[in-house]
Amino acid sequence: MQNRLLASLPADDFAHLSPYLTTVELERGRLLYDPGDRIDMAYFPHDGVISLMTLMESGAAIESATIGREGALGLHAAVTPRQSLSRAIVQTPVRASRVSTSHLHEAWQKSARLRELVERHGEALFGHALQSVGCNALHSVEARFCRWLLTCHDRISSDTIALTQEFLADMLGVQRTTVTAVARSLQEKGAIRYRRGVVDIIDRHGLEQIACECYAAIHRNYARLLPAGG
Amino acid sequence: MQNRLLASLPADDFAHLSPYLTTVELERGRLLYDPGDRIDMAYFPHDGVISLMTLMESGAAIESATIGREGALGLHAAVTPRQSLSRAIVQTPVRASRVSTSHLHEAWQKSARLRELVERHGEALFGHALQSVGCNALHSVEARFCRWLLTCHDRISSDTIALTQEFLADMLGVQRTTVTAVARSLQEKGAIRYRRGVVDIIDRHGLEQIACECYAAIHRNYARLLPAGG
DNA sequence: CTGGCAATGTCGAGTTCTCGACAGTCTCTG
DNA sequence: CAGAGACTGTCGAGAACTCGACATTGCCAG
Repeated sequence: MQNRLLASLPADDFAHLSPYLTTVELERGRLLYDPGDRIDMAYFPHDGVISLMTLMESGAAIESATIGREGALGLHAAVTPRQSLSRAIVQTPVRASRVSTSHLHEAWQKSARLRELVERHGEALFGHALQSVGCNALHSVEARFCRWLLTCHDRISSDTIALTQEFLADMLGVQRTTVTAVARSLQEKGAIRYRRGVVDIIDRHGLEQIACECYAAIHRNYARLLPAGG
Repeated sequence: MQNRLLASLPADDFAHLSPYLTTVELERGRLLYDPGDRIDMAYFPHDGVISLMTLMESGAAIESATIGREGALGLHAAVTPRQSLSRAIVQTPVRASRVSTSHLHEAWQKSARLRELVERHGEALFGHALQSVGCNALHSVEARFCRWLLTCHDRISSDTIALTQEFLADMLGVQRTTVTAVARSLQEKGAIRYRRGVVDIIDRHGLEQIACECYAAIHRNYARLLPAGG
């Protein structure tokens, strides 16, 4: 059980949920929700990253928050039925525990601890989105690139991240050519190494230097609101 | 009672809150919360606009959502004590009903209708922030300028908005010189007229044409989740 | 009614990113 | 093992915005 939220639940509270949890493996690129979709399942990732993306009419999409083992997708639907506001897409292969929102709702009614967790998680996710607003408006592509890598690195158990520049360009809301330029610059600085569809984190500390404050800010916010985990 | 949330509460539910409501007038520029501040009061605006701004270490700030008569500031603190995640600042003079979060919490415990309202409002505000993420990353300053004016226009009872270009530059996260250029362009198109510290909305429909889809998207989201009001 | 301040106008060099195009290279599949 | 498709490298013109500087104008207080 690597998901921080599930791991933090006392046994009694967890028991309300555990009979209905199923473990699923989600391949990269898998679309979980689109805006307007009814949220019928919640996912607690143990490993990997799910991106929340804001969709524009033009078809452009941009990442507004991410979900990994520190959180859950669709958790707020525990309170009341919900439509998704954004696109939720699997970014790096995810192993997750899944539960239907109806079962989740039942557990939510029974467990005060779970209710508190839902609250805090919602707040942390909101904070994540708020920080993204500022970051996208004010910070350079290079800084955002580094922030993205760090956030991803935190949520998988490897220094190697599988992703294409094209994909990353979408996440960051910029042209692929810009990503190419930034990636090379970072490689020259020795912070990463990359090849076709793969990025290796070489110098995590270096990335932290280049990344904007937003990485730390989001991190602090999660730490304040949610179980730290190990 | 022009605040949509309060107006939508049935008399019984409203009665849990009304003894503790105080009407306040908030002057422009008034700082209500900074990040980390304990939220001890909730504000239900009847008129005017409050901005939520994400603060960066550099001192730069950028608007991530706005609150007017369709919503409330600090409403989520009804559930449990909260720290503010952003700066909340009065953008145009506000008349609001204010209540302490402790009294709000008591009403929240008693009224299912209020609990639902808090939920829905949180969701709408989250949607607002998500849309802002994309808008700041992908859309032109001119489109965002128009969106801002329209959002503001919806929430006050006048075609005249008091604001300086400097202030607006902060909201949009761009240089003042850029705002000056855009303002003149819009004036030449006949959409607005402006003078020292004042913008008049001349052609609202024209502004809607220039504004990005984000205006409509946020509007739809509020309409779906919250009482429409008249 | 005047001095001071706040707000706006304007300029220009510089940077970042866009947008389209095309060539090269890796990898998977049949 | 060959072909197709996906991914990356590179180029260049142009647009958008930054950043600093300074001039001008409106407005308010004394």
